Amino acid sequence: MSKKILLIDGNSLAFRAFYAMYQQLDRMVTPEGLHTNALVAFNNFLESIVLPMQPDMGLVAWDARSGRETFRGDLYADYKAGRDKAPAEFKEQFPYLREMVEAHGLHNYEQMGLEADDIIGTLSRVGQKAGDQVIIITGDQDLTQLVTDDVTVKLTKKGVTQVEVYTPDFIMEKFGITPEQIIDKKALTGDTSDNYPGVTKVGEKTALKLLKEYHDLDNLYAHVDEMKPSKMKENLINDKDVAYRARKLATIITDAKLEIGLSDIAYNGPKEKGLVELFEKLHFRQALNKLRSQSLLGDDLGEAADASEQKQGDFAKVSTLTEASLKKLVEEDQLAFHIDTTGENYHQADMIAFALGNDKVGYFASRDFTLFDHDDLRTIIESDRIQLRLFNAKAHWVLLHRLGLTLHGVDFDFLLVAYLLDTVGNDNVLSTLAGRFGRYLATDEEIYGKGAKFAVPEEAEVVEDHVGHKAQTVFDLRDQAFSDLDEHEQGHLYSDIELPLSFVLAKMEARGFKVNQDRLAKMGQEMDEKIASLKEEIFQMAGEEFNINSTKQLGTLLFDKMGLPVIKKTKTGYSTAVEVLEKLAPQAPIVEHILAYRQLAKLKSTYVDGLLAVVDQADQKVHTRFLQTLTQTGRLSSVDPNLQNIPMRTEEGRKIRHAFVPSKPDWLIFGADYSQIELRVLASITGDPAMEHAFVEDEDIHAETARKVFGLADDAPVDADQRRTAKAVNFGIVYGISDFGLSKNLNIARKDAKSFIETYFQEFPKIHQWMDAIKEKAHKDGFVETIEHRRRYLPDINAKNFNTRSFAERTAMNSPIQGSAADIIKIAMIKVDRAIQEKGLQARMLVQVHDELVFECPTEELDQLRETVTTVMDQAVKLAIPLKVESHAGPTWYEAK
DNA sequence: TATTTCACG
DNA sequence: ACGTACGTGAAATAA
Repeated sequence: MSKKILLIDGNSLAFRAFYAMYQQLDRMVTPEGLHTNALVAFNNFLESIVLPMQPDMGLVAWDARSGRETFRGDLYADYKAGRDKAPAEFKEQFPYLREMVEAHGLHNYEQMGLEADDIIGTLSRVGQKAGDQVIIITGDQDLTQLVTDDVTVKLTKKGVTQVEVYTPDFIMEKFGITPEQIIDKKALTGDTSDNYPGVTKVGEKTALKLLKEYHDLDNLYAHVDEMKPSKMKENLINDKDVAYRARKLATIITDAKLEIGLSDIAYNGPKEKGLVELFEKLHFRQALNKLRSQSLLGDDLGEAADASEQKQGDFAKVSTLTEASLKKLVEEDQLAFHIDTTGENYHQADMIAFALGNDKVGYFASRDFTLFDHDDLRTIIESDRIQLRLFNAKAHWVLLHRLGLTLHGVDFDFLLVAYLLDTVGNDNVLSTLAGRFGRYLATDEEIYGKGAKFAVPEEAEVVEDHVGHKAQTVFDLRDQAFSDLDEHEQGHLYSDIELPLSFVLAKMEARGFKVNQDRLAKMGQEMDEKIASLKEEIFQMAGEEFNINSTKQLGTLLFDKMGLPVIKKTKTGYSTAVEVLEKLAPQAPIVEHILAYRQLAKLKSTYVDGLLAVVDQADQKVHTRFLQTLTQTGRLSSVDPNLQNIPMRTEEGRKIRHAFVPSKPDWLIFGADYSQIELRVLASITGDPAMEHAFVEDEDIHAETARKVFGLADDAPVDADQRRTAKAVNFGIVYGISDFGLSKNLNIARKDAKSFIETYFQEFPKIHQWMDAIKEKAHKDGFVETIEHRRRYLPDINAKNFNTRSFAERTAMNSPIQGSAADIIKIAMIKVDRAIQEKGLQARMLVQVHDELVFECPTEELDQLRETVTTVMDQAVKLAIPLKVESHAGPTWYEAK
């Protein structure tokens, strides 16, 4: 029988692992002083990529010493020279990497005179001859030359947990060549990372063109004389030796004499004892917890248990759903349910398959969505009697709505719970989040592929197993997740805020916001005319044509050719951001034009073209998705399109809002927003008497702050500049003040900013105390909380690096404020939604923009809606400070603000 | 894919 | 001495 052989390029992956977590280098140090970033990433890689693969053989190949001791070093003295020497922080992790490989049940191998590539090349051919299936995992594209029908190369992209799968077809599609030609491509281009050259001036594009025409290097040189004269032809002729040397360097050995064979590298799964020992030594707390929870899940197999057996035990057999099985399922009172779709945008994605079941009757799946016409299935979805467990209730509500059903009886939304437990590292993917609880599930990418490669597998069984296992995972994780939630005192936040909110949001999304496309298109035309004339003027003034959208070309013009002073740099060159251009404007008239061009280009591309592209032609509406489990603070975010950043601050941009209109004639748009909600939250949670007083008396808070920091009398007039400064200070306080930030914002000296802050803290002492206290709490507990126990962990709070740590401290101050404000408007949304239903209003909530709610309603309902919404928002929560709501209405969103 | 810029709160 | 204001998403360019 054909076996699965896994060959891993240890060096390239370890390197990738080190740099994948390079930013966390500082944070990942054991008490003994050992850095562990590469080890953590490598462990993730082994768990997420290797473990689910369950190969029959597994080997990790390492380079023996340096490249110079291999034949390639003899062939070309500079081979791999100039490579950054591995930092000490990396080298110290090497011995443990090998131990980790062993503990995971894989074999290490290296051999003098060979590189890891050659070991892999040789073994892949051995496996191929034996009729086995070979999978190579590496970060080095060179290895793709080994690809055949039986040999697949998985190349890590971005970090170590995402891979691109190279098959002969894929290579043909991507480069238009065969795997064998990869070597000749390298021969022509050389390799900068291994520091050997190819033919002068030949890069990837040229090389591929040449190979398409001449197929290989030998044939190319056989016909080089027939090429028509060109610089390239000369280069090819001159560099012939270089090319052939490069080809030798790039060719991986496939017939090396190895001291091992396939029989020596059998894989029998991880060794629990070895893993525990290693993880304890490295202080991997999470990994240890994961191991322990797995041991509990496994059938008490004890120390002899290996992961493969446990894995099998984890998942039930998934059966194809039938009417008979539905009959049994509908009698249950607890069921997990899951639908897989072809894309993230559940408003339009196709539904692939669905599954349901529980631990008693088992798990069932189907690709036949006509089953949703069946009464039993409708009952399961729509009845309150059956408590459902899902991953992402909001998405499922919308999908089921598309099928003509209304989701009811949701008890457990694993996505919401996982997000509330810990916002950090949440990618909204079931397999990842399940991993936190020690449950390992195939990823969607493994089943469906991704990008252009996305395809639903032909075999029904593969798909049904996948969705069935998802349902099972969600079913199994409920109790553990809920008990964690209780420990965090987050039961109320989940049951009374986030879960009910998800259905309010689902309805808002499904409803959509009507867009006047003609109006938008007309605005676009006018903008295009202005853009064209601005462009012409700019070219005239510059004396040349260039791409104004290119910061690089613009920088060259302004700073190199025109010699304007460089105010700020980015990591790649000159900054041309607004703040910089505004400073340059008095010196060069062209800059004003560029600013105007930029503004218009932005409006046109993002808000005219961008918006028109996502209007659903069936109903002339945009259907955003509010991401409820993304932000670190508890706010929502909005995508496809983002309705939370429609222009407002400039009149030209604000006109875009004219295109957002009610969905019915004689209806209005109505907007209600909280005034100063974050400062009110701050006053409330710090209990500062001065600030409290200002809000209770409904004073102008920025003017009041100005009187305090400028030492004016209680009723003294405040000039515009003083108010502006005070406003900036208030903003700074909410953001977690720093003198540097304030000085930059106000364009004043840092020491002046510092003295503003000192005065502020003297005048508002309770705020000062709270800021100190919250930072201390963060240092002690590692997290901060909002008024509703929303939690944000701050992994950097004890970092050695000043900047990293300071960032975490500002976050500790800002998150409870921003997050509590988010809590409040979420509560208000649920209550408003209920009030509208109870009063039988036709009005509909459409959008939330952090401190603002937007509705549409019949004209005659406006007064009642205004009364209802403002009262409910006012009274959403009980604070020591009154909340204040302002509202506006009109025929479009433009007037409703 | 990463970086820069800019739209919002 | 260090070099950040907090939280987002989309588009364009460069690589």
